[in-house]
Amino acid sequence: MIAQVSVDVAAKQTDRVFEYHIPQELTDVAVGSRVVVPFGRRKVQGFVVGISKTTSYTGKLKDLLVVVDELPPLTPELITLSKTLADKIFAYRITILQSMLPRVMRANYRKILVPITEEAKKLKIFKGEPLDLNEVSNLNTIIEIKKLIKNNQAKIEYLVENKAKKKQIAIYLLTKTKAEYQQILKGLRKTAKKQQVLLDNIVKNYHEYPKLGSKIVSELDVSSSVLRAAVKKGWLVKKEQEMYRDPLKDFEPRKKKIQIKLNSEQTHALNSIGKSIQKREAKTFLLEGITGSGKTEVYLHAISIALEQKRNALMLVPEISLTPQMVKQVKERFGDNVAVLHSGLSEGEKYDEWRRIRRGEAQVVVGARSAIFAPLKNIGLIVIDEEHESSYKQNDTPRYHARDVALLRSKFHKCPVVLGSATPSLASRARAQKGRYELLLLTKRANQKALPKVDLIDLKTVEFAGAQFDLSIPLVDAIKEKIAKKEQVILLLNRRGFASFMLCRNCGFVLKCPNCDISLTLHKDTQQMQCHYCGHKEPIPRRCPNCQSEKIRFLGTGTQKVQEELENLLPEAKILRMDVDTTRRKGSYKKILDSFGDHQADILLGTQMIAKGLDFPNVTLVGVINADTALSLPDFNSSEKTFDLLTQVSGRAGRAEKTGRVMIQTYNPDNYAIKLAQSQDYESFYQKEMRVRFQGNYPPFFYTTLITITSKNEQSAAKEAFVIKRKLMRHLHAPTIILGPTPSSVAKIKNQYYYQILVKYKHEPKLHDLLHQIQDDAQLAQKRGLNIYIDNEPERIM
DNA sequence: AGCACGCCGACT
DNA sequence: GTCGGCGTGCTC
Repeated sequence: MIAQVSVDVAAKQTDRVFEYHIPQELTDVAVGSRVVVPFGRRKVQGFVVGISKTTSYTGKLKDLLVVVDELPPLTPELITLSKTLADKIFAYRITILQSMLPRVMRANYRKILVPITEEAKKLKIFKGEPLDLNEVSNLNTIIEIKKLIKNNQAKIEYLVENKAKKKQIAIYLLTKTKAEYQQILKGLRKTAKKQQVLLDNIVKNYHEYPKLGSKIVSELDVSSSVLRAAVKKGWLVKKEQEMYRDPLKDFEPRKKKIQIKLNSEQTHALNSIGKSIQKREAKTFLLEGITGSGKTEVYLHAISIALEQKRNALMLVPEISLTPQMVKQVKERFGDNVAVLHSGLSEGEKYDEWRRIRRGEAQVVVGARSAIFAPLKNIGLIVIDEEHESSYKQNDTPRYHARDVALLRSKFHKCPVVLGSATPSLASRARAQKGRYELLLLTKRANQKALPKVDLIDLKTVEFAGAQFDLSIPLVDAIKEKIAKKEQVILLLNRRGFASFMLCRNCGFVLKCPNCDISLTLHKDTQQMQCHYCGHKEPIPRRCPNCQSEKIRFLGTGTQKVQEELENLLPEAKILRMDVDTTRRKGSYKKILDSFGDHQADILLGTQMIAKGLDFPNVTLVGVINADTALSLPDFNSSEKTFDLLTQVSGRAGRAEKTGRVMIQTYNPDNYAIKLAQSQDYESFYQKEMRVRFQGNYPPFFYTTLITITSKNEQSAAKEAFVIKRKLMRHLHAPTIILGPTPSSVAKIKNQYYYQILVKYKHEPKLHDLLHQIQDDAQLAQKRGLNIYIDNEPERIM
């Protein structure tokens, strides 16, 4: 038998199958197996994407070397999906196969030098072990190695290693009868106090064994050496048992059957989805419901229906660690049947959760973007919550959109997809309008609460509190009032750091990152100027680096500065700041939210990570410090992003009995995105924005593809971009629009210059092949230091 | 992507 | 005559 293998070499020339003979002893290999194969002189990991009896290859086939896992990690469905998706998004198939699995399953490659002769084994460089060639840099050693190889005294070996470690726990089993242990206890030396404790416990609690090693150690206060001694003497037997790391052990699943009654709208939505599950339809629903209308409750009921049908359910949420509350709800409803996958877990935890899914031990999977590849079988329902979120699109290769993958999987499993949002993406909403998706509306707030009152504060005319121009008097007064009433406040500012740039008032110099075309941000906590693109850091200047003048100012505002201002203006208030800088450590996110939930602070000040999904009943005021930051971006969807963000963050106010209030500070109070966010009028926004998109020839009226060309040399990037543009122009015709090439809005990042071309088209059958050609050429261009990226339906085109 | 092969100039 | 620089081509 012959295996078709996709090898772990991400390059255009190797982006195809290589065939291998399956040796007799590896008959357990199947489509989806992870294997190690000889590839040229090396060994590489690969995935079996097909098995056949014959081959058209005329050369001699090599044998598969190893089948890595007992159970093939990928299902045939996912293998097929990898091919479809690779073609669609211009990625290598192997890149997609790799991203379907937890990172720890990626191979580790090593090259070692193994001594052959006895004489060589004694050499200093080996120290009794093979030499790791990746760690050799010394010139003399390299010369010595070459000599050894030439004289046949040593050889190079290629290793493929598995990084994944299964967590093992030790269990201790008894070997004797109770009476025998009593005998041993009697004969024990008087000084062996701890052994006595252990034996005592065995005799008294005989039935409690076998027992966890860690439990024995903690309960009896003995050290592990006592256990080791006991094993040595034959009293106990140690057994290693594989254990799953449980990321949710902190949650106590109540598993109470809290059947929340659905209102008529919810019931109608649920019935439609339920019918579709039962009829096994690959149908897409757009569940559009205002904040607080109980979308989650509909999801959970729908998942129950899928489970009743003995089918499984997949639910995506935007970067799950952001919504621990959501995970908790699902976990409470479905208990141990739930597996979670998101970036907040350690690599090991992710691997364990993934294995539970693969083995069929979880019926419900909740996760962020990459969870769309969960190896779940027999899917009866896919839910994508907050479907408009841009985080569902991966920003680097493979540039897939989880929504597109969901639609592919739904076709395979013949199950419905539910896209839920208060502010659907224009693309999805337009499809619903056309009838390609079924629109389900939830217009009533489930708790019958009125929507919060939203005020716009015009920063052009308002007076500011304090010396800085960040916090207006009305906003500060409102905060004071809420704090006096022991209520809580959430403040949103979409910029971290203290001041976003340094300006010299003498010569106009702005301090920029040496590697990127962006100004450096002042960070007060670390006392450094930082680049938010590449992480470059340098000391805060005292004089202008250009003209040595001392008249330098730090302008623009960030979360750190606003925190300082708040501390000055409201010395009695306790403030928690939440941004990338304060949440870098694992678990710090949850810690901040928990302490805010316990009312250990009055104000939660943060970047957009606080806008989503948080549910704090005591929050009655939400303040947006500057609504214009996103609007000023030169992107076709910046209005949509602004509207979404403002609507989302407004929804954080007044979640329980207390009525909420929202205050939005802006320099553009007449902008339609901001005005319509104030009235929380999605429908009008949709109509208005569709007209804008129509006039600008933007999605959803046009499809878009973005080609980005980068190089360390600005001229060669620009030149290559023009070559590509000419190529496109030769083959594509109106109404297709080719924009650019233009330098990106941040023209240089990490010393790479960025040029881009945007193709907008309605129907362009040649484009797909043309882009694949461009991708082929990119392989050659790479040798000249050029990188070319193709992004199908980009989320950002700056 | 690696790795080898092969061609060419530079050095023992 | 041998070493090592880089361009070219292949990997079942």
